[in-house]
Amino acid sequence: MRDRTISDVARLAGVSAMTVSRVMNGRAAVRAGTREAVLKAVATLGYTPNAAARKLATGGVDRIGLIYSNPSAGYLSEFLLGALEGVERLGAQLIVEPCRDDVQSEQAALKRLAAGGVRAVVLPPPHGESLAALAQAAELGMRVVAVAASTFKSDAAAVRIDDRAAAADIGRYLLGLGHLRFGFIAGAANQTASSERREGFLAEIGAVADASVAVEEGAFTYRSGFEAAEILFDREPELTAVFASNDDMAAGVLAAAHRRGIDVPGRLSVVGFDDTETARSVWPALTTVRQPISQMAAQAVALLGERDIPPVDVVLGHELVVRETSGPAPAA
Amino acid sequence: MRDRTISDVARLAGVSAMTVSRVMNGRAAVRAGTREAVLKAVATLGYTPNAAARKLATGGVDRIGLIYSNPSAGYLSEFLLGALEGVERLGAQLIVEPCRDDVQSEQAALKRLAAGGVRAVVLPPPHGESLAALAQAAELGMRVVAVAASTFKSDAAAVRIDDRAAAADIGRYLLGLGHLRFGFIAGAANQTASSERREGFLAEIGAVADASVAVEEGAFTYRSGFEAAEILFDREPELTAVFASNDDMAAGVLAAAHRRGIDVPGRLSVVGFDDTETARSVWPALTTVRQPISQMAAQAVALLGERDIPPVDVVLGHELVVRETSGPAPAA
DNA sequence: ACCGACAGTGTTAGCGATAACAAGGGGGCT
DNA sequence: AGCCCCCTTGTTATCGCTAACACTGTCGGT
Repeated sequence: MRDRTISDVARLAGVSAMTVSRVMNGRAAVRAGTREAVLKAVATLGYTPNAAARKLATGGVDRIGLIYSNPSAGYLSEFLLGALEGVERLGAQLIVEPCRDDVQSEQAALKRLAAGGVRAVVLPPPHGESLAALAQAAELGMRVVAVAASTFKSDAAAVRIDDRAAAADIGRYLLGLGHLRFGFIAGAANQTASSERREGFLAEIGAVADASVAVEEGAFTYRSGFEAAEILFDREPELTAVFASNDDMAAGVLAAAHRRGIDVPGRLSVVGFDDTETARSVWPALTTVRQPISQMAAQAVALLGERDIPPVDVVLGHELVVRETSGPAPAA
Repeated sequence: MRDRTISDVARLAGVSAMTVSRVMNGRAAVRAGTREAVLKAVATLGYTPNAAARKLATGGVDRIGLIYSNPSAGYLSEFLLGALEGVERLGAQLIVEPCRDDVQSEQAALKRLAAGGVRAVVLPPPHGESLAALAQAAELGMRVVAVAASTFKSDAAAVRIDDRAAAADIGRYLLGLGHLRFGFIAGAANQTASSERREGFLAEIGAVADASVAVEEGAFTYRSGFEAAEILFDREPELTAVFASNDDMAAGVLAAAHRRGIDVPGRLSVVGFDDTETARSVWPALTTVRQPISQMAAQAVALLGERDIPPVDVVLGHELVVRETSGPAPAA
């Protein structure tokens, strides 16, 4: 069965192609009866608009670029899924360019994209906060939307969640479970999200007189979480709860706890952040904060699709996901 | 800077648009001098062909579908990356449809794709081995290429690696390190790759008189690996090496070993399979077999791009990646 | 010399959709 | 009743590219 075209539908519905187009896009007035006839014809023929033709006619955005460097395991796939969905809706094309997390590599990736005719890029973390990348993109005449980056530092459009509030939610949740001795593992220093999470968590805990937090620096990797946990366990044996700034690090904490025979969540509660695949696959499953990664990516792409990108700062909602690694503080 | 069109180039090069088209596609004869002039004009203007227009004109493949269900964390992103690359090269569009790992959900996903005008699908594991999915796709008039599925069961085109040989490689490698007491954790029963890996490994070890293998069933998840390892450790304290049929399960084995204070690789060697992100992020980093996941996906998509898909069985190469979880057998 | 063959190039006509404008038809208003 | 206007719908002209065919000239063979 060949693909049906708009004229096939028009013929069957007894209207012009233009009317069908209007019905499909819903932006102009069409009499209810006509609309129904068209929709019926569409259903009958199983018509799907040809994205290529539509894009050609509207002259919309063409290719949308995406550079990425070593994100945590689950992050990328969710991000890609969202980006793909957005791109699909736009009838555009997604071009993915790998790179490393350093300025040179970032710049090279952007140049490669530009050479490929890409003039709109979505920047997942940590690239959305690289001033160098932002500048380079501007120079190449590329429109940009950053994901999970704050707009404080630049005027680029950004899509993110309220990291500070989310971290505070976790603090509140753990306090509610009776915990008082906390460990906190910070994320990579080059990302605002790291400091936001730190501040949100510390502020929440700090408000309680007899609570305390031991802080270790991490780098958003499993390994850094593991190592930070080892240090924390040595230094502060009193800990009853650890909040790691992302799931991968939380998984590392879990491994370190296992290694020492520390029962989770009996003796220690562990909380992650992101709700990536890792959070679900690890055992016990992680309590974490759900960040709508794919939705954020889709949003970012949708913004790139607009002719002129307003310098917006889109903040999406987050959600505490309680699984198996958190429980009441052990009786002292 | 607006996009340059083929006519801009033609004008600058002093030829017709058609000639530029011929140069760009390289499939018809063009005098060397003319070609150079065109290429120079292309370079000067930074011209990139408009994929939409090209696709519209050639009427090539349109949308390529991809259904997926809960693959291991790192697998999906690599797969997507490869698929994206393939799709991009084809000038087609990738439509991703999530589903669960059961027949009904699979069928529903295929139907949704079909309704969206998709008539070519790539089936990552485990869907490539679902006879029901294959039949359904055929009924919907969709062309199919399965990835990591054997062609034994169906006549669908497939792209895979030689799982048996790869597993045998691991066996040989571990034997070479002096190991004799092995643990093997099998993958999900509904995938040929599982039995292939099992057979390859067991055959290799079985050929050595004084070697033995204890087998546990797993399901390709972190948790199943963890649980299988616990059982193995209880039942066979003599083990010096465990081969888990994928990286996620190997990570579970690592966690179980940590928990019991078993030193890896000092007292126990652990080997995974796939070389996903997990293998690199876990600590210690996993020795595993590199499976060119993204290349396989790209291949599969490329096959879908051809008018008639030959019922081929493409076998790509694999590679043993030695990292930190494997070492010589401890002195008895 | 004349012819056919063929390499190179240009011309024309869409691919499927939408933008922009034109056209028809029914009110509501004076 | 006559006019204007708006609501719906149709027409036409592209969007950027390539297939198919038409055309030009050059070459070798007879």
